[in-house]
Amino acid sequence: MPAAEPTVRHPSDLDATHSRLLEAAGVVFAEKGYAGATVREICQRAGANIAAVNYHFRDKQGLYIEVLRRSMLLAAEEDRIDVLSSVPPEDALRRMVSGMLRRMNSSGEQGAWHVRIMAHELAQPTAALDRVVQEVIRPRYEALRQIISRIIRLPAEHPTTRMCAHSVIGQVVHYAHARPVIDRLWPELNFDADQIAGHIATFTLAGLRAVSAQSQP
Amino acid sequence: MPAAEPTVRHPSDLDATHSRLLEAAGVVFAEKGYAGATVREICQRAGANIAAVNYHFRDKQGLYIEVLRRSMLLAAEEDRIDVLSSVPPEDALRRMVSGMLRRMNSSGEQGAWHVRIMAHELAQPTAALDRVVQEVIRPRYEALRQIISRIIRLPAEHPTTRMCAHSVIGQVVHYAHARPVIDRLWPELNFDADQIAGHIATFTLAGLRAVSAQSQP
DNA sequence: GACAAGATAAAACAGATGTTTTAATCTGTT
DNA sequence: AACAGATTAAAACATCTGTTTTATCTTGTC
Repeated sequence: MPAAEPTVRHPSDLDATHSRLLEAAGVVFAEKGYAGATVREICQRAGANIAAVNYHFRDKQGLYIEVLRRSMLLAAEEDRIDVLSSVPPEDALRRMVSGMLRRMNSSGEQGAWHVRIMAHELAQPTAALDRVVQEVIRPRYEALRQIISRIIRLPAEHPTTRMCAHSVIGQVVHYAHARPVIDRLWPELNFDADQIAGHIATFTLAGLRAVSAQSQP
Repeated sequence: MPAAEPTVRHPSDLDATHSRLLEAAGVVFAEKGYAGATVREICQRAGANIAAVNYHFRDKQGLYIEVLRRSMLLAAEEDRIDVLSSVPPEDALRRMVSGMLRRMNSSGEQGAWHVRIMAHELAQPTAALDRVVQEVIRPRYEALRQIISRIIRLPAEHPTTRMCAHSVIGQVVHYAHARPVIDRLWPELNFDADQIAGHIATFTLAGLRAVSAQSQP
């Protein structure tokens, strides 16, 4: 009789079928997307039987949701959001840009797999996107807006503040999302996170000053 | 005996099966991606028989490639690239940003469908991406770099120039690619292309001046 | 009207996919 | 050792997929 809900596992059985399935599913889902991925490929890559995905997770979608949930927790663990009122907002911004860029592009050989899954979610949102936005993206969005708010001296809810936040995020995520295009347009680029982060930071800080000056002359 | 290659059609039979298939395929591919889309749904939406896609286009992939080719031509028709050495580069940049933003987000109710197809291509590139990059993206990328080059007084091939171009493109396409997330983070946003374009332009011009000053003090 | 080529329609095909069933195996407990 | 529950394995299932086949219909031409 299969368990309706997978049992809580100890850290000892990290290579158990359950965990191997999650790991393999992350790779395959990131590469092929939800529709393109097949449970057979996932199971083969995990060295598990076809029925395993149905036994450990209800079905293919159950596995996908769990993969997404784990990738969220992973991303949330990797960085601590610190608005840190003590440190100058310019430095906080620099640190945040650098962290985002490094996290999105370093781990793994061609972009972190949770970023690639996110790209699929953006192309064709599933029900899981709501949770991802609420639990991992929104807190960071609000933290960024607070930092920017202190720099340009406008409320965090002001449309200008929001557009500035989008300008920052857009610059950063572009290197992750548009990677296939960038690789074709600029093959010589050997990704240097520090260099790019530096560019985005000075570019952005100047932009913020200009927007601030325009809004309150 | 089916024609190996579809016959050249007059503008009169615009509602012929051939055209209706292309139109329906554009919508479905944009929504579901290549793997997620089914020829049955496309044919049903086009009011055509299942065998039609095989008769008019070799197979599913043939239809997809043709859809992509048309969307490229469409996008290429909509804007004329003018580096226009006569007009000040700042104005050229403003015009380019505004054009990109409008083109990506206005036509259609929730983002142009060729942008959504592009999102799928970025998430899971197919062989067709190479052509799209070469024929429609690269020319615009180079034009943008030339404009920026004149503003920051650095060669168009300089890494700094390229990163600046990425900063501009990143800001613009973010409003198209991350739309599902933005809608959830900022539901009150009623997309005003002019306002956003204005913000990106002033933000960017300030950033460019800062980068320029830093590179040649 | 007759003919031929183009276009559509209905049905069937082979293969793949997610899922289920049934039996075998492992693991810890008494 | 024996039992019970958890886990794996193999096979089969029903469905959906892209594609092909075959026949029917339309259209323009002589």
